[in-house]
Amino acid sequence: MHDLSFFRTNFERIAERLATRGGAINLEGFRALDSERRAAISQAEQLKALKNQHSQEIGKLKREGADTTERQKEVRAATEQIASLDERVAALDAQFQELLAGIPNIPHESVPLGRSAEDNVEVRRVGEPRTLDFEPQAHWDLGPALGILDFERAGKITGARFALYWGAGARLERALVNFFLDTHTRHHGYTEVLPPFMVNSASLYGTGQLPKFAADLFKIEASDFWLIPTAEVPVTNIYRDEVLEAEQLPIALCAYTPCFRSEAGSYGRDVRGIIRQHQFQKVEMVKFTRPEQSYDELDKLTGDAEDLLIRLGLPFRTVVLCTGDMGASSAKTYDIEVWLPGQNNYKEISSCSNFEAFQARRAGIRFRNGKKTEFAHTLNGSGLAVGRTWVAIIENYQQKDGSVIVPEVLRPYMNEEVIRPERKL
RNA sequence: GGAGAGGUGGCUGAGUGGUCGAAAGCAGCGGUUUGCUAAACCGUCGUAGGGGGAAACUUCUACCGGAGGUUCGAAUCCUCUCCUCUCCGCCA
Repeated sequence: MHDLSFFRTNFERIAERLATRGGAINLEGFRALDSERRAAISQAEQLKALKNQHSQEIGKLKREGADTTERQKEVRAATEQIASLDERVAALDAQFQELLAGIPNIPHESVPLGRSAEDNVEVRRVGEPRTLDFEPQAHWDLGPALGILDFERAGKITGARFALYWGAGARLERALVNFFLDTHTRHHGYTEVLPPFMVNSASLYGTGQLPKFAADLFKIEASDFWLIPTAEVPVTNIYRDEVLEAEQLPIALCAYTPCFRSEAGSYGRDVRGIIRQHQFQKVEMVKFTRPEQSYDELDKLTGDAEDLLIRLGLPFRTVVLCTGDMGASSAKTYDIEVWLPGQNNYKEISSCSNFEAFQARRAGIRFRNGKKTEFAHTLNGSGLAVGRTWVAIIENYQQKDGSVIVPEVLRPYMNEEVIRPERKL
């Protein structure tokens, strides 16, 4: 959500910047609708002022014992007129809000111009993919073979795009969660939170999933509760409609949650394995900062996600998304992509974004800056997607005999050095 | 699930139909005093939107959990709803 007056006064410049995102952005209608709306507001408010004035006079007259029947009739008539004007304002306002809500964030000046993922720019590459003297297997073969991953049973219990983890597979997932949270809280300065896994629609509106992306979400029937698609939603909304003190910032939080996504429209993509599931686990980092510090904090946050991969010994590269590939709310996004031998490619495992004040404005997250309150900047990033890290470990640490070496840093959490075939149950 | 109490500005908290955008206190901001700090004192101090103004500012409108309603007029009355607290029941 943009700041209205800023939008008005910087119209041309903003339109130019937004054009770099590609896609049709209806800015032509903006001005016409804006002035129409303002005229309607003005008209309604003039009438209201008159009405208020008359009501006050009636009060005065009544106390003096005068008869006010005529005047009351007049005001009553005005009330009807006001009601119809208000209706018109509301209709225009809704139209206006819809237009405004559909306008994406302005890309930061450092974001490369481009149309699609192909124009993203690699900023660094860390670690070398291991050279294997055998044909690497994909996790969807390795997992079931080891008896740690079960798609048939998950399909029976729930349906497609769900997984059942067994034995060491389940423990590996849990070990990763603990390793991530411990590293963030002990080494990266985050405070751990455990939020609700369901949120109301106001929260989803605050972070921008609603109203546009309802189709991507699961809703609980006969309620206003939705399953969270990411911890970003409950954690960012912790401070919704609050005023923070400047000294509190930056605030850095991390949270483990399952995430639920309908994956509508992704039919045929990543159908094999656990890369794209309706439910997956994730540790998310969320920051609230002052405007002038948000880009430093974005770099740190991205580094915190990368640090996990470094500690795990997983090769990755980091790309900065181009203007055409960024999410609508983001001003700048880094994607971290981990090497997957089974697919012979890098695959997104974390997405770290600075939303500047775009979410904060929607969610009313402010801080006191001297005399004034100002919108904070919000940031978030995966640290990391647990399921995809699980895949990366299984595939990168696989051995010729199908067993998987447990990375050093996970051994205290796993209590074993090698994952070998489980007894079939 | 049943019974009751309550939701007011950044915070605490008064206000039961008319001049209440809302007392008072705290915090904040500006100042006086002061060797420094603290205290004291004076002043100032809500948010959003519309109009006017280069600006300081000014004027109007809306907002006392949310949505409706009654009334010439609602923080105040009515209905629904959400949330918090207390007690009972149930439950991991």
